Amino acid sequence: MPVTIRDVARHLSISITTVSRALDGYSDVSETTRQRVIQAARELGYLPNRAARQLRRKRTDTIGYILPSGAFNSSDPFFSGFITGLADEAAHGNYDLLVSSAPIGGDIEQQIYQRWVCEKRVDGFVLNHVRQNDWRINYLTDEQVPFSSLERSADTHDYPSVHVEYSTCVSRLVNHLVGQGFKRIAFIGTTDDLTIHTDRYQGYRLGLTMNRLPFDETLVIQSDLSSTGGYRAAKKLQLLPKPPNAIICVSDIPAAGVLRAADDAHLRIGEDLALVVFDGVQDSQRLQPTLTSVNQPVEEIAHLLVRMLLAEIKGTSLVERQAVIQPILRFGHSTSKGGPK
Amino acid sequence: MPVTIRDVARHLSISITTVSRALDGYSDVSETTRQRVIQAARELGYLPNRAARQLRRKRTDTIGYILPSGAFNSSDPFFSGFITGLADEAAHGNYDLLVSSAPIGGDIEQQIYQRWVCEKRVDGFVLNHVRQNDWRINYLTDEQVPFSSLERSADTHDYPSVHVEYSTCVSRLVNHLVGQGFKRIAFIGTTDDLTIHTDRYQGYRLGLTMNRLPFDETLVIQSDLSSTGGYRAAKKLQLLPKPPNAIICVSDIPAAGVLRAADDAHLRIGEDLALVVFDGVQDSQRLQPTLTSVNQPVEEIAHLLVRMLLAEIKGTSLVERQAVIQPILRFGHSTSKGGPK
DNA sequence: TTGTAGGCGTTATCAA
DNA sequence: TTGATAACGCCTACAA
Repeated sequence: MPVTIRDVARHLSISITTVSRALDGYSDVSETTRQRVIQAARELGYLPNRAARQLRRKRTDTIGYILPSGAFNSSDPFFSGFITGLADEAAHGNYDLLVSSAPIGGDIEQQIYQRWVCEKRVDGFVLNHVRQNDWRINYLTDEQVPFSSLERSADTHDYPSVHVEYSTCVSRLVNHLVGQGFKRIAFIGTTDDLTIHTDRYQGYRLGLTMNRLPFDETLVIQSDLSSTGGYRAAKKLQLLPKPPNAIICVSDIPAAGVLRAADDAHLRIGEDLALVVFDGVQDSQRLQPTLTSVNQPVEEIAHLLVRMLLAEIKGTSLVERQAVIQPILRFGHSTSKGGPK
Repeated sequence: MPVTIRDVARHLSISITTVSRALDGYSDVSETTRQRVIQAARELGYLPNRAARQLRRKRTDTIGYILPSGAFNSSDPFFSGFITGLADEAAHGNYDLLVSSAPIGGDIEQQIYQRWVCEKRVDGFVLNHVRQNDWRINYLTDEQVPFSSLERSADTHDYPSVHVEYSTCVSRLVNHLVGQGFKRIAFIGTTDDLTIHTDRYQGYRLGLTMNRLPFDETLVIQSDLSSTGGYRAAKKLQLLPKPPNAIICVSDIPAAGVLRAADDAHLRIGEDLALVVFDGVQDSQRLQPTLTSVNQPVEEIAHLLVRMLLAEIKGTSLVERQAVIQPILRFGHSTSKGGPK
């Protein structure tokens, strides 16, 4: 039998009004009464029924996040970190996190958003994987449901968002490579034209320009995300009249292929060939040779998104609604001459 | 301004009772009325307010899952797949998933469980990472809150659980190795004595016995989960008077070290040395050489746990409350003679 | 087949 | 400083 506010009131022979206000920290209740109420509530194990509270207060103290559930994601470690971050920061602000999953951009996704909005299931949403002309942006804006998003779509709405600035970071990395004597730098990307890839590629171009290095389009290869794809790309690069001595690779699985190709050609990583990867499936620092990598601070991003969303929900005015986060640059042996293999 | 059941009733000049029952599929409402109600509800975009419904029905149609948030997990792809699976199957049963995260076994974890129970926030829980003598088992049993769990603790309570049977699978794998001519098989494990590791190790021992192979304790090494750990372990094995020609390795990161050590010694993988890994950080099928691996069907496990939990919540009697799932054995080039390197 | 009315557990308004 | 009372939106006896 669940314990309600009535039980606490009866237990102390006072009214439920007083109990409610004592626990909510109102000032118009005497300190002695408050203590007795708090004490009794603890003894009886009373916590306000969430549904009743939601109904009365007209808010849920819950935020929603819908996982993109394309097959390729299901083992992407990004999401474990991301959800952990969302849940932690939400809990920190006394919010709960409601999670569902749906294929990107399909009907089901739309239904879930609409259901949660119409049912008043959540107070706001965190979005990621925003598409160009994303209907969610328009829908939530129209319905006046607060949200924050990782990366932006090509719209003019004004909403809080977090942007990971790969470009600067990658261009700095190019500086580093050049400083280590690696001046012929290749870029292995993917066929995706997500903003995130564009950004990385821009950083590459920017870095070349800043170092007055010529741009050579034969050094840019689009590969798939497999190890074989990386292997093939690396082989192709090796066959060039002037092969590169550094490779920036989109992820660590193709990088495994690059390593294999380097091995075939008896190239020493970090000596004859430098290698850089973007945040991939595994922790590149636990591999030998450790790979220099550019990582998103996933949990920090999630924290920030939640903080922005909560501010939005509470109507707190934010000075900065477009936050920019720098990726983390981790230097490993793969770009430093004189390091271990 | 949210649309409520009253708006729909007013719109059609009928009572809210009729609206409620028409939408809930009661039989005592005329078909014409029902159609009109459904039509009007769609037009107005009406969906029942979730809080009100929860309050009245005394259930939430929500299940809870608390992520273990030790630092080492945050990038573990197990959890993305697991949560996706939970969310999908919950949605399939018209349930939502509430997620929080807490360090394993701490006060915060306890508070969240208690809060969700006392607040009547969820109808039940999915547990994983159960410890021996896990307080959650006793607490939830006492409070009569339904739950299902991945793996069991050493208790005698009767609750639905899923067990992944590594032992049989690993022993079959040993058969396979022997069939391919790899008869001197080493086992690189970790220092963890989780049930899951015990299980794998048991399978190894069982496989040896079944194939009348002698057990040699110098072939069993406890390593950490880094690539260097795997490298060291492999080196140590190579220095034995009779080194192994097959290695079963706890995860794929140390396996990268094993590959490196094999390379140093000019051993060809799949020819001179067979290699098997357990589900690790990345998809071993996307690497070259593809590694033979033993994987948990993570999403399937999650689906099953949710189905079991929902049956428990609804009081549907389950025939099988202790489900057993077989891991997935994927054969790659690393255990087959004559394959590509 | 439909409508009336009470109550789920809280919070908020108002009066004492 | 406290207490009675009216919602919040929905479901469901029970009555018509």
